[in-house]
Amino acid sequence: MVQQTLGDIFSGYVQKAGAVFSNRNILSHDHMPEQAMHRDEQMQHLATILAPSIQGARPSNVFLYGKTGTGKTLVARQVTKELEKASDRVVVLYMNCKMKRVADTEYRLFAELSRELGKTVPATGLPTDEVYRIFYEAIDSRPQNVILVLDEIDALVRKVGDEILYNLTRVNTELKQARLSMVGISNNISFIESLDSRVKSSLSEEEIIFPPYNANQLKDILSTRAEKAFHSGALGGGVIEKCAALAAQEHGDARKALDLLRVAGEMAERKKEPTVTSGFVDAAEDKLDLDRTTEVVQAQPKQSLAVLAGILKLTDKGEKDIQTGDIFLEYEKISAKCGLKPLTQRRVSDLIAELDMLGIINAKVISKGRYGRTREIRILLARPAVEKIRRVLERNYLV
DNA sequence: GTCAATTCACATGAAAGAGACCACGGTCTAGTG
DNA sequence: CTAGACCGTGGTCTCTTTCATGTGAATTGACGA
Repeated sequence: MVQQTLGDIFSGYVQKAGAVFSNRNILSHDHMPEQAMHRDEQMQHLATILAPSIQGARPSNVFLYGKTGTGKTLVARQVTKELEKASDRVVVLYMNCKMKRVADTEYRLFAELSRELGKTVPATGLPTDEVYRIFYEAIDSRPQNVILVLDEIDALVRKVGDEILYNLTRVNTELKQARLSMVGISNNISFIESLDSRVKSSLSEEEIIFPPYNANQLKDILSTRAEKAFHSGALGGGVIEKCAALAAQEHGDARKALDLLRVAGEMAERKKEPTVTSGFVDAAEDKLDLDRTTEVVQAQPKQSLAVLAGILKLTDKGEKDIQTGDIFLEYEKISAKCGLKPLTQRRVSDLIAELDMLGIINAKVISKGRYGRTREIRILLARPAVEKIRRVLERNYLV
């Protein structure tokens, strides 16, 4: 009986899946198209910089920057892939530093890199310099040019500090037969300025800037992908234009444009509509916002949620100018009620700062003169998002 | 009225501790021939 | 004799506490016009 219905659902889904999409994966983040559109200049630039590695010379370190979804990763991956094909002396290590549990610490980064080079390294337990040595030997085991691509390099520096980059830039002086060069990718332009000057000069021997896509370019990109992803005629008029325009408003983020298009398609499919209309794009935009916040909130540890619950409670009371101290008092009550070990104010202050970073709340440091210095905290989100958060908190018995 | 000193309520930094996790090597134990 | 269980040691990682220092404008109080 149940199996029957489940079967129906699935088979219905299989049929429906063909209704709008012909290949949904084309629109996903990890899909790498063969051609990066409107990025020829950057590709050529990067290729010329890295080309000497084919002849065994060490290419300059390069720093790529531009906002999210401007094709940095795509260009870097494509160029390095071709490079690897062109010469067997070139080895490319790609590392996304934002991936949790991969590059949180110096140890993990080197362990992961060594693994990529075919060494086995335990997840913990070894002294850090031991891992460093393993990595070093792995590189120097044969004459080769190792190109290390560090994506989201700012995340790495934030967690580990810039000493690691300094060490990496200096590796060459100790290598006997191999060469190491780095490609740093960051979407934070001011990041490079915050680095130690020694690191700064050696890391950004060359720089390539990725300007945001404009609405027309986004439209091209979307059209090309949509052609393969959707059935012909499944997209209503103006849908692509709308996605492109919305994403262009948000610093020309191609990733966002693709998300919009994909989600709009999914929604149409679920509603069993044969065509995606621009109304679905609006709905998709709302949904993307909402999904992001709930996802972020859900991933928070319980203590952080308790702090958030305190903020929510004070907001419900209609209090304006909520301060760190108020939240701490409220938090203490909540944690006592839930049998949570209360943290110190120092820690709570950090948790508040983290919630601010995540964009869930807005915490501005203000000085109230004689009445001290504190954070003024507000909830940023629209009503539906707040309700979703409340549900997450309820599930954790915090409301 | 002007101006420097004071003061508040935290923010922010640095260092260090606790507890969890993991690898590794040594020792013990049970099973096998 | 050997494989596997078990334990202690030494290392990292994350979260947290403790202690110390910093901060910026309202307020205060001295001073001079």
